[in-house]
Amino acid sequence: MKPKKIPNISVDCVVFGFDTTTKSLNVLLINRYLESKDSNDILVDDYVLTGYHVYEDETLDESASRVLKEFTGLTNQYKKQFKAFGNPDRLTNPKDLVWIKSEAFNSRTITIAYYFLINTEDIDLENNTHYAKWFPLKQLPEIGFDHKEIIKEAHEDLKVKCLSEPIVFELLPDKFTINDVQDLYESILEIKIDNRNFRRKLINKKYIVPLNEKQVGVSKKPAQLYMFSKDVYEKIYQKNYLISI
Amino acid sequence: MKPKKIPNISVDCVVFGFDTTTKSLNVLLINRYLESKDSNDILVDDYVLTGYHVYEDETLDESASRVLKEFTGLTNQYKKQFKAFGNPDRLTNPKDLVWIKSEAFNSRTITIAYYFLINTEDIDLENNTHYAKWFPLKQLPEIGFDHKEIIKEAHEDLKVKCLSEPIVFELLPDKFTINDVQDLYESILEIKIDNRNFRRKLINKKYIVPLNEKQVGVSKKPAQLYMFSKDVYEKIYQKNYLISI
DNA sequence: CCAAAAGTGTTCGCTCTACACCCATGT
DNA sequence: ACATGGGTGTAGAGCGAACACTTTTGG
Repeated sequence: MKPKKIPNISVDCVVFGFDTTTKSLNVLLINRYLESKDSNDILVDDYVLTGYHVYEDETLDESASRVLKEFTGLTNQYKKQFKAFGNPDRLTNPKDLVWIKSEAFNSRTITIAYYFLINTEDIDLENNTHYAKWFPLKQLPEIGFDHKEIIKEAHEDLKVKCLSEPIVFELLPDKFTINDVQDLYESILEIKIDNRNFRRKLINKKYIVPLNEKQVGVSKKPAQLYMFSKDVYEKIYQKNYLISI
Repeated sequence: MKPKKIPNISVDCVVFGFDTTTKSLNVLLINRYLESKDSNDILVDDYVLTGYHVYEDETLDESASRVLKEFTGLTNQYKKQFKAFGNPDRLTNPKDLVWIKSEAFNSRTITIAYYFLINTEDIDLENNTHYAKWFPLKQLPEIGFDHKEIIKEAHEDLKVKCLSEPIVFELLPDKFTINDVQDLYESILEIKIDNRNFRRKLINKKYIVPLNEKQVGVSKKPAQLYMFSKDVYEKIYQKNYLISI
C-alpha cells in the first residue's frame, strides 16, 4: 500500500559535491520542464532542487534520505537539516504557479531543507531518470521556486559548519591529497589559504593519516595520499569553549 | 476577518531569560491543564512551550513573533529559527492525545522551533493570562509533547551560537557588570570560567563600553557598569575563517 | 630540459592559560 | 570590624600569519 503524502509539507535537498579537477563546489539540480498542451510552447524550463512531499508515516529525516536515495541511489550520506522555508509567497512567481497547477500541489507548502555532502565519484548521473545534473555553485542556471535562496542558505550553513567539524572529507574520495582539502576549503569558503600553513596544520592532525601511496597517472610530481580516520578523530575530539565575539 | 490556521503546521518558541540574582538560565513555559468533564479528575497538568498554529497569510518568522507578543507583549527580540520537528510520533503519548482531542488539532503536526533571547526585566508575568512561568533550565517541571527535546536542542544551538556572536547581551539589562556576563556564559555553557582572564578579554573589546556608573543598593563593593554597543561591534566586526577541526 | 605542481622553515606577535591576594563598600 | 564579592598582574606556551624558493616527476 502506498504511503500518503502530506499535501503542504515537503523536504528539499541541497546535494553538494566537489569536483577535484575543476576545483568546483557543485549542487545537484533537476530539470523542471513543461510544454503547453495546445501550442507546444515551452512554459517552464529551469532547474530545482531534489525534493518531495513528506509522507504521513515517516520522519523528516527519513523523508530527506528517501529523496536522496531516489535521485542518487545513495544512502547513509552526511545530512543536515538546516532550515524550514515557509513564506506564503515562496511558490508564487508565474512559472511556479503554472508548475503547481500541473502537479496539483498546495501553493502554501512549507519545506524542510536539508543539505547532503556526497563524494561525486559515488554517483552515476548517466543512468538517471530525473535529468539530475551538477552545477557549479558559482554558475547556477535559472532556478525555480525559492530554491536559489535555499541553496544560498545551505551554503552559508556549510561555511560555518566546515570550520568546526571535519565534514569536508565527506565531499572527497577516501584517498585524497592535502591540496585537495585546501582546494575544497577554498571553494566552500571562497577565500585563499596559505598552502604552507594549511599543510602543516593538517599533517599535524592525528586523524589525517598518510598512506603508503601516491597519486598515479598525473603528469607532474605525484602527491602523497592521505585518509581521514573518523575513529581517531572521535577519540581525540574534545569540545572547546573558546568565546570569540 | 480572522486569519485561517494551517492545521498541521505550528511554531514553538523557546523563550530564554536570565536571572542575574540566582544566576539561572530560564525558559518560559505555560501550564497545560485539563480536567475530566465527568469526574473532575485531572487529566493533564504539565508544562509546554509557547506556540501556536501558523496562519495562512504569514511567514514563519512572523508567526513566531506573533506568538512571542501574545505571551509576553514583547516585539523585536532576538529570534532564531533553529530546527523543525516533525516525527510522526511526536505528539502521541497518552496525555498529548487527550490534549489534542480537546483542542482539535492534527496529531501529525510539524512544528518550526524558534528560540528567543529576552531580558527578564522587560516582562511582567503577573498580568499574564496564560499562566506563563519561568523555569530554570536545570530544574524543568514535567513537560508535555516533545518539548523537552525541543528545549534541549535550543540550548545546544544557543551554546554554539553564543561562542561566535555577541548575543548574550540580549539576555542582560542594558547596564550590566562584567561578572553578570561571566555568570551568564557559565550558565549557558555549563562551565567555569577564570574571572581574571574573562574580565581582561571583555574589557579589551571596544564594544564593551564602561559607563560613569556603578551598581547601587548592593551591600558590598558596587561594581562598574558597562553597556554593549552594537554600533561599534558592527563597525569593527570582521568574519574570520579559522579552521578548527 | 621544461612545465607544473608538490613540498618545505622560520620568525614574530598575539592570545590563551594558570594562578592568589588586596580592596572597597555597606552593615 | 567584618563579610562579601570586586578587582588586579605576570609569565610561559602554543598557535596563526606572513612569506619564496627548491624539488620531483612526466612528457
